[in-house]
Amino acid sequence: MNYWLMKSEPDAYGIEDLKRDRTTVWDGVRNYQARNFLRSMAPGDLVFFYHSNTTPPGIVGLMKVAEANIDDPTQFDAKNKYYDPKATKESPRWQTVVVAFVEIFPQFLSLDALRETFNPNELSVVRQGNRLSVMPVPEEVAQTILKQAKG
DNA sequence: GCCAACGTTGGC
DNA sequence: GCCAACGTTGGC
Repeated sequence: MNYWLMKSEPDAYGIEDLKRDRTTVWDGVRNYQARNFLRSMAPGDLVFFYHSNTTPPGIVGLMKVAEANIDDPTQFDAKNKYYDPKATKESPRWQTVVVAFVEIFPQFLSLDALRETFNPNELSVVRQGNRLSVMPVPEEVAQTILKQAKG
């Protein structure tokens, strides 16, 4: 079982939306490094939900991989903003996961707080200028986050 | 709203 | 294959 962190802007899709929906397809990732991390996820993996582009940004909750390695349906939809004309059903380019809501943490962990605890090598979301939206979280780091987030 | 970081595109 | 131009992310 592995730990991950994924970003979303709460204005687009936040943890409250996932709580309401219970599960969602994590669609729209169009970065190869992020996609490769998505491809290596397995059912049962735990994913920290990070709110980006908000004040303040930080980790708000936890989700779990329910289904791994599915084709992102938005790549086939010509009306979708994530449509990829180079992708076909026979040779899709973008895979993702279905995630399930687990919890909203009692303690919000702001980016500032994360920076106080971790260096960029431990948790790359604290690296300045980091734009990757999907990243692995080492086991020890994940345990520390869970401890702090649960108060 | 600004701008640093950085991935992608396209001319050569 | 290089790299300038461009577009996007995301913190501030």
